[in-house]
Amino acid sequence: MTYKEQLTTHFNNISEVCVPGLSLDCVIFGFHETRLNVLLLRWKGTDEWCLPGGFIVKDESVDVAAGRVLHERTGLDRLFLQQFHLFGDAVRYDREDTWRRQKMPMPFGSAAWPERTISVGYYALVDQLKVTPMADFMSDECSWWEVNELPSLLYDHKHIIDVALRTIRVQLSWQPIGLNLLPEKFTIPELQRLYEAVLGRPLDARNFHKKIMGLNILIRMDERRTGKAHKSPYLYQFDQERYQRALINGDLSFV
Amino acid sequence: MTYKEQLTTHFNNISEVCVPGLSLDCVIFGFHETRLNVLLLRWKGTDEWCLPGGFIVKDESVDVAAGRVLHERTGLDRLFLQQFHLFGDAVRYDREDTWRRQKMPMPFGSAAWPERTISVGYYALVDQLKVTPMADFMSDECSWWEVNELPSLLYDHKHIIDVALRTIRVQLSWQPIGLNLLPEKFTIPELQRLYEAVLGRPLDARNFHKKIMGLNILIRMDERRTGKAHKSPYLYQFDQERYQRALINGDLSFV
DNA sequence: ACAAAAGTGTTCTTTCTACACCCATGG
DNA sequence: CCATGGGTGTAGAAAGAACACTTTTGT
Repeated sequence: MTYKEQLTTHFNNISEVCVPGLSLDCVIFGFHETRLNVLLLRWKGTDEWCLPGGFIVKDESVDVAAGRVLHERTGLDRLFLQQFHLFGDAVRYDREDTWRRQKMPMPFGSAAWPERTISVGYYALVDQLKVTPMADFMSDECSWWEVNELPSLLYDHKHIIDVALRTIRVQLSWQPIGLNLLPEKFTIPELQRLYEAVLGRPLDARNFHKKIMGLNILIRMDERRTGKAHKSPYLYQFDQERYQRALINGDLSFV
Repeated sequence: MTYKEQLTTHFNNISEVCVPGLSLDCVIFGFHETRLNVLLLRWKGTDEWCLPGGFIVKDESVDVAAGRVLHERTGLDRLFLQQFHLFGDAVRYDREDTWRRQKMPMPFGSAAWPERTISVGYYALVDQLKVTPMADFMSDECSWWEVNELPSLLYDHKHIIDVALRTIRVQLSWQPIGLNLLPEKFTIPELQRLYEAVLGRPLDARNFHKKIMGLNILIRMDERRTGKAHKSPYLYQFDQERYQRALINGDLSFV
């Protein structure tokens, strides 16, 4: 079976078993060193990138579909995953241009499939080191890109990433969602670098320390992170139980 | 043409010209005296109520479709209208039960129309006095209901209203969206009552005055509101221009 | 021993909260 | 003239912002 036949079979199948005209796109944020990254796929045989996405099976919850897409690309389960916007403009992007850049575009031929596609955006926050990015059969490569240095993107995916970024910046001020982007054990300076990456501005170390500890959801371990030059920082863990309690009480604001 | 035939024709038409399987529901908030209200329709021949909703024409932007629905029910244009959530659970409500209560449910017969419907929620904030609620041919009545005293609702519309309410409560803390719920000229106590209705708790008059005036987006008129007993309060107007500027700068938080 | 990051407190400023009295109006 | 809601300021508490030096570690 040639690649083109494979693609056609795949989309015929989607047309049949999925909700027509509705797709979902996942903006998967990862964090490494001081950089906030997004997971992207390179469209087969091109230098064009796009967000991991998928379709919703006819009797499947949209949230479940998003979890499925995420699992397929990252191998991770039970991720922090949140719907953030429906992209429903009549003309979301220049279709001719996108098809040209894709070389082999998605072959939706079915009459049941509408001309235009509406898309739900989800964002996920993951610990980048736990992820082995996996390309699908429509892409040659799956990798992390710094949010400030994105490659050429297909569709309206640049716009979708912008909206997702704006969303997590606001969210970060209300709840410490950033904790999902770090490994189980982390240091305060690592957490601070994460906040700085998401918010896009430097923070004062002393004030940061006070505020984040004031939330009462971090526990200091006896261990320290060694191996690097300089003073070794303490490791902390996230207190899931207290976090849940604080979420309900609503006292997790961080500005 | 009997009502049943009319209904069938209508839904045949929708199946043909609209995006299949996707609907939209509008939570239209109005404010009057001290009460925050929602506009509801009474399903023809029943005592069951539901949100005004509609479908998206195949080449229509979802935002435009929401504006259209809103215009049809309220006669208003250029409303404050915002998408807030996609309701995409595989089972959103007990269908058998809803059909029974509806007596004559929406007759989607077409093969192109999926079994389950996904719905986008929009909320609108309107000046209740500018609105003449209009029922459509599927409903006997269109009227305002206090958010704390809702009647029996069809589908998952109670849940949709709850999510909308939670959303505007959060939004209100970040931008003075409440101004859309009042007439052009209003008094500070009226505005305070609106905030109290949305937030669901009393506010201190002096602190409220300070904070709201601190935003620098209200202009005091020379007129006062007379006609009622007691001291006549000043009228204020909303400074659109400064509001736009403040929105961009992000200094409109109100907690 | 040196360079570089970690850790830690205090002061000042701003914002938030609580609280009470006189005034104007229509009835 | 009375009842009722409108209008206004201040003091104390809490939270936010600015700021510098010592400690630790690997090289």
